[in-house]
Amino acid sequence: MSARGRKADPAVGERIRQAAATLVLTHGLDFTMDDVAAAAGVGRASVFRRYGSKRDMLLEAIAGFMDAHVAVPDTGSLAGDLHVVVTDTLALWRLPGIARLAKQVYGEAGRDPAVAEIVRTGMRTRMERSWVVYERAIERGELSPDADLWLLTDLFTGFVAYRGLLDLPLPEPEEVVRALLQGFTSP
Amino acid sequence: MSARGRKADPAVGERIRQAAATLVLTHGLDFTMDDVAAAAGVGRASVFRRYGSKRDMLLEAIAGFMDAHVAVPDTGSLAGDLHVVVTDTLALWRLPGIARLAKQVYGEAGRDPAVAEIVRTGMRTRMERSWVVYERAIERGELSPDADLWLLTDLFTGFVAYRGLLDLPLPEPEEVVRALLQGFTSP
DNA sequence: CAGTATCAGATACTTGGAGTATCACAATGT
DNA sequence: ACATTGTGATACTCCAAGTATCTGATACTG
Repeated sequence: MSARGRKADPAVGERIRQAAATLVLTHGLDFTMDDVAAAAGVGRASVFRRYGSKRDMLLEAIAGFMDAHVAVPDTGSLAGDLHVVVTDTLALWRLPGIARLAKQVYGEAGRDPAVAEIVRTGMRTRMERSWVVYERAIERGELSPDADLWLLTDLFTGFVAYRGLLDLPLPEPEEVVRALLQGFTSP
Repeated sequence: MSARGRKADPAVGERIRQAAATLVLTHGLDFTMDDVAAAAGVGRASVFRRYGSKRDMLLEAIAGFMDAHVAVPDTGSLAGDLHVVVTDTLALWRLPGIARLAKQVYGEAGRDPAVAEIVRTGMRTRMERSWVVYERAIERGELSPDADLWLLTDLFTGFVAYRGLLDLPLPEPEEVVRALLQGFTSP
């Protein structure tokens, strides 16, 4: 029951992965499996040997993209830290390649539960990496210990995703931070 | 140059529209044009005579769905009014049919700029219908006259869309209203 | 080494749905 | 009467995903 026969060439797999990632970035999801094989300089059959379907391939590619950097600032105040996080996120969405990718992925999440699952856990993981920001804020007394941190982060994330998805203009970071921290009622 | 020949049967067009709307609600976008013709009890050719493509048909159907009711409460306080709006929206998303539809539509918006345009203007129109709520709040001094109302509404709308799209649990209305009005900083 | 299982690449096939073309027939204008 | 256009039915083209098969390459097993 050991592995007989020719071994799968790791280089082939790697080139397919690269090609898939590149194509997703440049063409969204609108490319054929022949495109992938051609871009990877590989036989079409080899692609389907790694991935049972185009969807499987996309799932892996998308999951790969969820592993980007997350800022974990420490400016000394919640407002300052939040400003950094917000600024970073807005900057990401202003990059055309990222914006297109994000739109496509959120789009796919709307119709494919598996994609939704990937995005959901991916975003949760990303957010938890910057969790320390809020813990420090709680220690400083800027946030209530029983504040709903998921609500805080999702309000912001959802807002940006919504505006980005619909091609609505993104605001300045200061405005967002103020809204999140002070709310809208006149002081 | 006058209209010769047989006239287009308005009943046929109407049945196609109905069938399309029903199918979108029950099956998202995953149905064939034959399904539409069958559901409408109509020839397949007649469907393509009205709509040059499935996409065109969907565009019209989606635009139709954007014309749903909007609550315009007048409880006497911004918190009260906002509570009604938030509760209504959350209730909509808790209906399985609406949630599926909304996910599909937001999803399609991510890949088809025409759909994004429809959703964008549709949502803007919906929101403007309840604008009076915020005007009253400004008159009462609950909102600053130069508050960014689009930021306020989009924070909420985007949040709900984000949670809905990713199948994350929706919170209680009270929590959302408090976050929007008071913000997250400890009093 | 011989045998054989498996991968790589190429190519042809199957399948499903969108969009097109054509038919006979019905309805409405000139 | 006749031309023109809608209607339903049917058959076709086109495209991309997925499947099947073939030849040759590679690596394990005895």
